[in-house]
Amino acid sequence: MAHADLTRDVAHDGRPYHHGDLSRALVQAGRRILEKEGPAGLSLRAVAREAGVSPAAPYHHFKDKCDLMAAVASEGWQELGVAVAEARAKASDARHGLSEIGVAYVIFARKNPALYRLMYDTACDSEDMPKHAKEESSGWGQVRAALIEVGVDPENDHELKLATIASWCAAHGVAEMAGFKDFEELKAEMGGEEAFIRALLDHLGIYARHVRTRHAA
Amino acid sequence: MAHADLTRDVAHDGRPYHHGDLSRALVQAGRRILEKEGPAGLSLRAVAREAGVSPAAPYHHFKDKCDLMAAVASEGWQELGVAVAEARAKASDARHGLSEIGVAYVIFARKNPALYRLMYDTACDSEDMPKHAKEESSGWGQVRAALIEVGVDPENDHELKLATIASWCAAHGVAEMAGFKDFEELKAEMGGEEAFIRALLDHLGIYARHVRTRHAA
DNA sequence: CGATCATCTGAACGATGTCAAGATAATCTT
DNA sequence: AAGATTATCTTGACATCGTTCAGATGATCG
Repeated sequence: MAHADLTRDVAHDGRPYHHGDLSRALVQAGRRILEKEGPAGLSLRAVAREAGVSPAAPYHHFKDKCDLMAAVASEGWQELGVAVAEARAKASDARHGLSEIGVAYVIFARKNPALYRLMYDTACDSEDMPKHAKEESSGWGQVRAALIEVGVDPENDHELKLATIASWCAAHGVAEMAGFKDFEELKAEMGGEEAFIRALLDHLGIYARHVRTRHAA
Repeated sequence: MAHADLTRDVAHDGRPYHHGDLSRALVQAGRRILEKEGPAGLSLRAVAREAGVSPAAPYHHFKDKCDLMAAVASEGWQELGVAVAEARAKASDARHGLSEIGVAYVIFARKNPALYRLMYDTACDSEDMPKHAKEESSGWGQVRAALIEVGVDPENDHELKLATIASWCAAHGVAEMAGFKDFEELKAEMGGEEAFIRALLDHLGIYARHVRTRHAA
């Protein structure tokens, strides 16, 4: 049974209860449903059903439906964080590191569209950036570090902050836009979605330079 | 009564029925609720209540809840279109026209956050860009025209399309990111949200140039 | 072993999206 | 102008949802 497996590796701080570790099981069930049924099918009751417990059981681990969703989202932000870190580590130089972060971000969002949407919705509802996104180890810190490596003055906090936010805006924008079917043809022409994504992220820089150059002339 | 008013100005193609023009009334009620209660309070029944009809009445005008929401969203896209057009018209030269489009887009989204969210969600659900966004008169067409004015080769469809999409990504990213409370302090330092928005949109170009310049050196 | 406490179940409440059947009023036909 | 037709709205019902509360169940600790 799944019980045993779960009870096993959860010796973290003394919580091998009834079910084993329901809170973790619920979060996993949530992700499973999210992948299979999309955001529409993600109800508290469905999650409880999938985890094999009564509809009221989750309330002993999460105060709300939103609270559960936030937990699922949080897991998502953590995974995004490692995906980004891996991509940066693989890059050959600083400049590529920065752009690989963007690509990894967008690809993660595109591979888990429902999860990414949930992640963002949760962040918006709390009117705060997701806390996992702000930790040094994940997205925010990675971008910050990459920007410094690439030449942004670490002393100029104003500038550094703006550059980080702007990078994030670009990645988020591309992440949500890249899914539209209208672009399928264009993607095919370019040899796949990743090329499309790279071109867009790149363009978000180039195009403005183009404009400025022309204006300066 | 509101009935009479509505029945009056709806002589467009012969539909002064029972209520007057319920479909329009429902869409307006939807927007009112959206502003007042946020997206959470936007239920079919609440909309019907606000419009003064039974919960089943909307089904004679919209096949679904989603269908009604799509109608509300559609109205939003149209308004965004005129806001963008006005901004472009006011700009002194082509380059400013392009950036004013971006600013107008983001400001609209920030002034109607719930509506903008609904607009985007509806678009994502249909897996297609909203049709109103694609029409020549609105967002897409405006950006396209502005890009051509600014120097992008209209013959190079590939490039033009990419540039348009990229602009859109930037605007969307900034629109959704600018609302986080984490940035409040930074906004204040910069003298308000609009300055913050302008800086971000601008940065989305500058920063990449910065990187490229450094790399080329 | 018994008490205590966290955990889960069962049943219930109000609200929601949706549908079918019937009432009502506008439109069309003759 | 009267009857038939069609579109519009209401009523009532159903399944599902989020949430709560009283009680059952099992673990933990004395």
